[in-house]
Parts: sequence; structure tokens; C-alpha cells
Amino acid sequence: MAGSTLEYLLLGLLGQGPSSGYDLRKQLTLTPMRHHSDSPGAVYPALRRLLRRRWIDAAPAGGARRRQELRLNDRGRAALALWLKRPVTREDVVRHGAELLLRFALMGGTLQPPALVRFLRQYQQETLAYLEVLRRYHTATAALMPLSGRLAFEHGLAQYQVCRDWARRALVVVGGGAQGHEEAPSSPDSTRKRGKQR
Amino acid sequence: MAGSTLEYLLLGLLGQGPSSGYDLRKQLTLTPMRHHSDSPGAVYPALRRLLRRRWIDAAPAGGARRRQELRLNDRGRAALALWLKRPVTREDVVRHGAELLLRFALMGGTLQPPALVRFLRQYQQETLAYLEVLRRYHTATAALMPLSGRLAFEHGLAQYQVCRDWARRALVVVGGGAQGHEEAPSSPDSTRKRGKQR
DNA sequence: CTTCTCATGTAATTCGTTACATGATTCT
DNA sequence: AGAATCATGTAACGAATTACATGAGAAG
Repeated sequence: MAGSTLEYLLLGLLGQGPSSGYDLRKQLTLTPMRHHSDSPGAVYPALRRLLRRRWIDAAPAGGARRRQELRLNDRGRAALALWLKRPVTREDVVRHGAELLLRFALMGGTLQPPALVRFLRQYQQETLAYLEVLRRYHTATAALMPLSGRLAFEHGLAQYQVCRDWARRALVVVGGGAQGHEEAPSSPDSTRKRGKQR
Repeated sequence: MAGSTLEYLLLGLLGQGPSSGYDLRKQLTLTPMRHHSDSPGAVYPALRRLLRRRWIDAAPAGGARRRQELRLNDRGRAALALWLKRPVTREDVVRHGAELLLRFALMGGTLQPPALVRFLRQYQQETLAYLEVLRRYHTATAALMPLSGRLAFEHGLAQYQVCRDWARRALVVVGGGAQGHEEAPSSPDSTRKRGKQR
């Protein structure tokens, strides 16, 4: 029942419309943000696992070439939604940041805005808590670390600060920045805009 | 000859002094920045691979308990240095960022400052080139992406902007910020917690 | 004297990587 | 005709994860 990240990525791509294994691979190849492999030895076995679970269906596609059209079915859609709606754990934030962002990216296709807001709230909360841990550790041990170790640690710190800032901004964009629990909307600078593009 | 990231991490930890498998696991557990597992099923097999390659030596440690003291030997030191001095490729920057930072963190123990500078120069160059690719892709396709996809992509962009800023700052700190090109005024450019784009 | 921590491992499973294999079709 | 691309796979291997196993000393 589990499913790897690559499987869910393929599921999400198929959620945008039926495709073939070959075209899915091409999408993985051409996307510049490639955390995942596009090798046939990864993609095709993953697709067959999805077929075995009946999360997708295969049908020979019209055309001269040997080609299978893969299509996300209802079971697959449900499995994908279940994955997307998983709670954001500390473990996810610490060790599977890329997977979390993939989940968020794929949410737009099927889930409604409130689900995005829920995700971002949890993401923000766990990120803030983790940042606090990191900061504490940093002030406690920075003096003892060798220079390169300290710098590397500070790189990690900056990465999670970006996560925090991004979550705040994303909450504003998707419309969950103001209301909700314990966030006093009386302060007018909560919707402060920074770093707009274009 | 290959070696996994975890193996090199263990090698690096042993470079700071002999230890036992159990203590190595504890170090992995207690570090807040844990990209790696501390499970015995990962650590002990990795240590046995290192033993098989004769990169470390084992000796029963004095004391009442059953305990092995593992010690990095010359072959292991050479293998670690070889790994640390590997060139920074685009592939590394795109898909193995955490491994790169681990390499940098472990450099402080054995390599000299010029090696750190070389690493950071390559890191900076590849990061800048990759950022250019990402930026181009972003301006070309941002309008077509769904909202959550666009936001996730911008998260990735911000991550690599942090990498760029960190590399610049690290170069200044380790003393390689002046040569080559660009400026290096002695004024501390505390690029704190904000990556902005033009 | 039982429980906790120390300290080391094994087994089953899963997945990704690398490399190779195979035809068919389109291009030149 | 030959090369490139399309389109799908397989095989061998390495490594991580989870869960379980074991025995001994320390602590209450």
C-alpha cells in the first residue's frame, strides 16, 4: 500500500492527463528541477507496480508505434489524494523536504484551496519548531565546531529559514494568511508584501 | 571503490577519533541535522563494508562490555580525501545538495583551506549556472503552471539562491573571496535571512 | 531480580542505479 | 542503407528501511 515518491510523482503527472511511459520519462528529463531519475530502470518498474495495484490502467494507443496509453483511474486518484492529505510530520520536514514540496506541487491538480492552507499551516508549524531546535543547537555548539562544519550548519539553517519564509508567503498567496487560530489579525503587517516578481 | 554517502559520513566521524558503532549511531541520532538514518540496519552493514575494504580497523575495546573500537586507517584516510576532493558537478548540485554540504563539512578535518576555496568556487559556479536555467524556465512557464506548482518551483528557486549567497559568504570567510572576479570589501555583508531577486 | 541501557547484529523487503537488450519507425 | 529516435523492457547490484534477535552488565 505504501508507494514510493517516484510512484506518486508519476501518479500526479498522469493526473494531468493520460500519457505513455516514454512521455512520462521525457517529462522527468526535461523538467529542470529533477530530484528524480528518469532512467527506464526506475520508471517502468514503478509503472508496473502502479498497474499491479490497479491505480492506473493501460491501453494500447493508436498510432504506428508500439505504445501504451496509461491512465489514472479512480482507485489511483483516491490513493493519490490520500497521500497528498497525509499530515506533515517533523520527520518529513527534517528528512524529506523535497517530497513535501512535491506533494504541495501536486495538490493544485486535485485538492481544494483549504487543503493547501492546511498543508501550509502544518508545514509552517513543523518548520518553525525545527528551526528553533537548530538555532538552539547552533548557539550551543557553534564555537566548538570546525570552520567548515559551522558554515555547513549555517547553510542548513538558511535553508530552513527559506522554508519558513516561503510558507508564510505561500499562505498569503493561497488566501490563508490572515484567519485561523491564534493568529491575531489585528496587526496590519501580516499581509505585508515582499519580493513580488514581474 | 564506490561507497555510499553514509559510509563517507561514518568515515568522516571516525576521522575525528576512534569510536564504536554504537557511539557512531548515537552521534547520528543526536545531531539535529539528520539527513541520515541511525538505524542499526544501516550503520552496521555500512561499517562492515568499510572493514571489508580495509578503510577502517576494528579492535576489541577495553572495558567490561562487548565493544569494538573502530579506527580510521591510512587507506581510509586516502579514500576519504579522494571523495572530498571530487569535483563538484552539475549533477551534484541538482540532485545531491545534502551530500555536497556533507563533503564541505568534513573537509575541515583533513583538507587545507585552498581545497575549501576550490570546492566553494566550483560550487558557486555550478549553482549560478543552474540558477540561470531555473530562472529561464520560470519566466517561460510560470504563467502556465497551476498555483501550487508555481509556488513549489519558487521554493526551489529560493533554495538555490540561498546556496548562491552562502557560497559567496563562505568564500569570504575562508579567505578566497578576493581573487578571481567580483569585489571583496572588508565590510561584513551580513546577508541574513533574506534572498531577494532583481 | 527484573528492567533498562549497552552493543551488536540478521532477515525480508523495497527501491534506485547502471547497463544492456530489442524491435519498430522515421529521417537522411 | 544506415543512423537516429521511439518505446518498452530486463538483469545484476547496492543500499536503506523495518523489524526482530541476542546477550551482557548496570541500576533500581
